[in-house]
Amino acid sequence: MKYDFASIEDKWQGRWASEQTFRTPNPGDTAFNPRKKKFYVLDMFPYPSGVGLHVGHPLGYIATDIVARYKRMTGHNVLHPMGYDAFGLPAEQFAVEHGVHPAVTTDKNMNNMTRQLKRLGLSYDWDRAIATTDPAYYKWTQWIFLQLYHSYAVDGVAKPITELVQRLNSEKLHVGPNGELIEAGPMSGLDAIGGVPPFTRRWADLNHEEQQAVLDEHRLAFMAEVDVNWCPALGTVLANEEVTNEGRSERGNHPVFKRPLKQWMLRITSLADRLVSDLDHVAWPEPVKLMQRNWIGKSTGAYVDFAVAGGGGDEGETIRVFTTRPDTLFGATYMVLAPEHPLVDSITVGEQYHAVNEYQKQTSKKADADRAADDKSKTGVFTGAYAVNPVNNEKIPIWIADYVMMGYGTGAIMAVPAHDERDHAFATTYKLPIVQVVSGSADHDVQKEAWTGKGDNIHSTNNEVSLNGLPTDEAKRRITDWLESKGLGSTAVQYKLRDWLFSRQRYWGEPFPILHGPNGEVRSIDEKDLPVELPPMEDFRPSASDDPNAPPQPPLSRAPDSWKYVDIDGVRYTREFNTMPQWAGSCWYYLRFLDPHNHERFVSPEVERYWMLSEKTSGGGGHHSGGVDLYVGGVEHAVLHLLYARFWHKVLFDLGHVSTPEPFGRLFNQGYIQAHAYTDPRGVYVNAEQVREENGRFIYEGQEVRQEFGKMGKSLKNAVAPDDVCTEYGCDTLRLYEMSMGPLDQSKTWNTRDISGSHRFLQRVWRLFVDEETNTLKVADAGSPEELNRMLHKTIHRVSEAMERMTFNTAIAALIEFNNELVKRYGSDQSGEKNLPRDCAQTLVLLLAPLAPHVAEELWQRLGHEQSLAYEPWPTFNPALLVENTIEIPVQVNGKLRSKVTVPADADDKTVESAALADEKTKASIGSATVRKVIVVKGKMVNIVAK
RNA sequence: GGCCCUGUAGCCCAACGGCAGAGGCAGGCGACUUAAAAUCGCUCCAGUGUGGGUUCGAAUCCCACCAGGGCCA
Repeated sequence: MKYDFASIEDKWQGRWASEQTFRTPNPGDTAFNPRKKKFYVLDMFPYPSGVGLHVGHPLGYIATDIVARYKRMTGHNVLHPMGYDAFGLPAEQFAVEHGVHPAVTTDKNMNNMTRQLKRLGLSYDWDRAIATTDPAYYKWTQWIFLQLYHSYAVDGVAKPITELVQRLNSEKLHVGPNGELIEAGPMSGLDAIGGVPPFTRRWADLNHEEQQAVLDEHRLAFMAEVDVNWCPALGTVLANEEVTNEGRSERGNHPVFKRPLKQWMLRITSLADRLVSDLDHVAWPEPVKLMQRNWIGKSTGAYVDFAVAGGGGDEGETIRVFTTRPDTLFGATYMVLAPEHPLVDSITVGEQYHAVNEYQKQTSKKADADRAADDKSKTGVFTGAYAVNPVNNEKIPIWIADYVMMGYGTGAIMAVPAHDERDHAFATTYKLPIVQVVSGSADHDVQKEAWTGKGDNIHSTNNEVSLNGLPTDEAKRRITDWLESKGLGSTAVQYKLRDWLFSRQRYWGEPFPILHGPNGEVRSIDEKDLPVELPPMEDFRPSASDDPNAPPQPPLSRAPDSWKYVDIDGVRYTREFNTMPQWAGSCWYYLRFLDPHNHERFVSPEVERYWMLSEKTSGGGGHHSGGVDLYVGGVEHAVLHLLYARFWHKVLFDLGHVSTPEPFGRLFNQGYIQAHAYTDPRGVYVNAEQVREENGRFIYEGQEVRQEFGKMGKSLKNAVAPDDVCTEYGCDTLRLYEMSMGPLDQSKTWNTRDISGSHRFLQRVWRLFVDEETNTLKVADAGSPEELNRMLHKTIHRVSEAMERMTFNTAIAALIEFNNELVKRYGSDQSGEKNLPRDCAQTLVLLLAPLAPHVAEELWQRLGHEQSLAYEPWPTFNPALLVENTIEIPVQVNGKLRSKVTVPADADDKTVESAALADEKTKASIGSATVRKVIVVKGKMVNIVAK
């Protein structure tokens, strides 16, 4: 019988399913073995696309499956689940375009994808499969939202909001004029004067609405009026990533407008500092950590208050700026406000009013990205007003310019053209003075170009403080201290990270567990009333409009009244009509996998502790913050998904719901599979499958096409479906081929032609074991010769090491090599004799099992085993067999290879040295030169330095 | 413009400061075959993108440049 991969793969996929081979018991289950170590290996949550998988998608899934199978064989309890991130715009858009309800299409897509994944023989515990669209799942997404809603942050740590109420009630805190919290106690002098300072109120003196307003100001989930990307044609707000540089929607190319809308926000900025510092404790690729740090964009600097002197507004007005370079304060020659800055209207003098107004209008049409671009020329308008530089009392003009944005810092800057490139460009355009206050290199002229590096301060002195001669870091400290002592400023930390816009005007997402009262008050749904289910709706489309000023009408606003209105104690509440963004469901799915059928909690604490807590979680330093042991996915999720999930996780951690500070202990980014693509003379992509190569030219339907190269996918028409490869070669071959293409973290090229190499290897293994004529096993119950035994142990060593390092390409090479040796010794035997040594045969099968599990199971069974090999112990090697008795050692003369000598493996340096010096070829190479030094690297080589 | 990753045989890739070659593809020759496919055996092929540096010794570490890919502006 030939290697019949189709029936073998069918048979074993059937057995794994019927015997529940990969069902993973939890702590508390009868089958659970608490003596085993745990290993949680996870793939990034896929979105079930309508077009199905191409061979690029399973690359990471195959890798994690190999790790999962290897870890089972090395005695771990392995958690390896899969599920679907099924809410979101693509599903909804697909549904709209096909006129089918998204629930129907996502269901269909999930079924198809499950079928495709099962066909690859992936050892998921399918009993744990989840979908974010299942009410039993999103019940807990809503529950976590309520945790955020009922929390606030103190010093970057989330706490229940009830604790805030307690502190306010017990008068440890008071409320400031703008709703801010003011610490009571000796420091504030509150008690000393026996009362509350002006503008500061006791909690008890506030009425109910005022109290709620104060709490809402501090909740981690809150509503705020913010500028959003409003796309009337799609009837929804869009994330920045969904808007093109031209200010149009990526889908459909509709115009997008900046518009203030009341939205749900999550206060991710309040945990920003820990989101940066805890990156030190996770084993992630450095580039990903860097991208997160850049995205959060922590910068340390100072606030400085500038008094307004003359202009349209009141005297005594101050403008607060944020600067990372307070050391350059003496060089501030003008000031710039963002055009949206609230003080612009009041300070602008009459004759400038029209110009300022025009400029504000123009700015509102620009995208932030455009405004921030360095290469664009700077524009701005003078307000006619002046400010006073607090360090030297000089009057400096106040301008507005679109390169300053309201969203960052305070929306106002002090401009130091001598030491900031953008200020320099602006100053040059408008002929504003450029004053150098930090010494640059000798030949540097700040009139021509800004000096942004460090240096010693110059021209920086007033009657009370001098920075002259101080290096930059010291100058920063000195001036900030002075500002603080004068009440003119303070040290400050700013983040580029903004709070997370968390609502969407769409149907296909999680409803908020929120009610709105008749007077605008917000009320959360009781936990016992969760989930708030999506109402079934015939017309789920967003309401589109051509009018940019039309109010947003989320689809849920058209839901039946029975869903829209809720009566509680005689009051009629209206449900929140927005839904959550797609990120919500993927923020915590890795926790639900731990305990997917739990109806009482989102995850049982005992189960969570077992799977998430790593041995070294509590050990100081290093890379062990616990969490998922191996998380594999594309680098495209480096920032958003991983940042959002870390934020949710930290809040759950602070509130005591999970036991680790980080969700993902180790992250691995797999590379992409790229493929050749072809364009016709018009530049249109043609179906790559039908392109033929003739004499170095590429022909499609008779005409020559151009070969290009890119990420595999629909748009380049170069996708290859895994189903086709499975049909032709089997999934064991596909798995082997994808893993032998190269290192997992690098991008590589798909080449259908190369698949046959992997397939031939499996055929050779098969023929080594099974006589194709008689269908009998060719294995002998005899030991292997010593030389072969050494190779066997070396192979175990090589494959084991490759498994640990996830360099599966080299594991496969080692197995091919070993198999080639076995074929050479025993394969060509035509007599049908049984002579393949059993230990070699069994070990080869076990080593191959994680990579090509179906053929391995089949051969294991033919070797006489009744049980699946999934939990067989991984082969071990004898280190003594890895070293040879005698070894050949290369001899270098002055670093160049000249000869080789054979010595006993355990020879000491002296022996090796004299053997090398005695060698004829070595002598000839040295010639008449004097030997100065001999370097012996034990077991590796000899280098003779001669002159 | 800044940062990150990658450049090894015709192609995909090994080599963790110590003999440049593990494996695969393609090519060539041969065996088997009426023939072909499949299979088996043998075989050809580079001095590591370029230029410096560190070192007894560099594909490997450092610097600059070039090319390709990515992230951020």
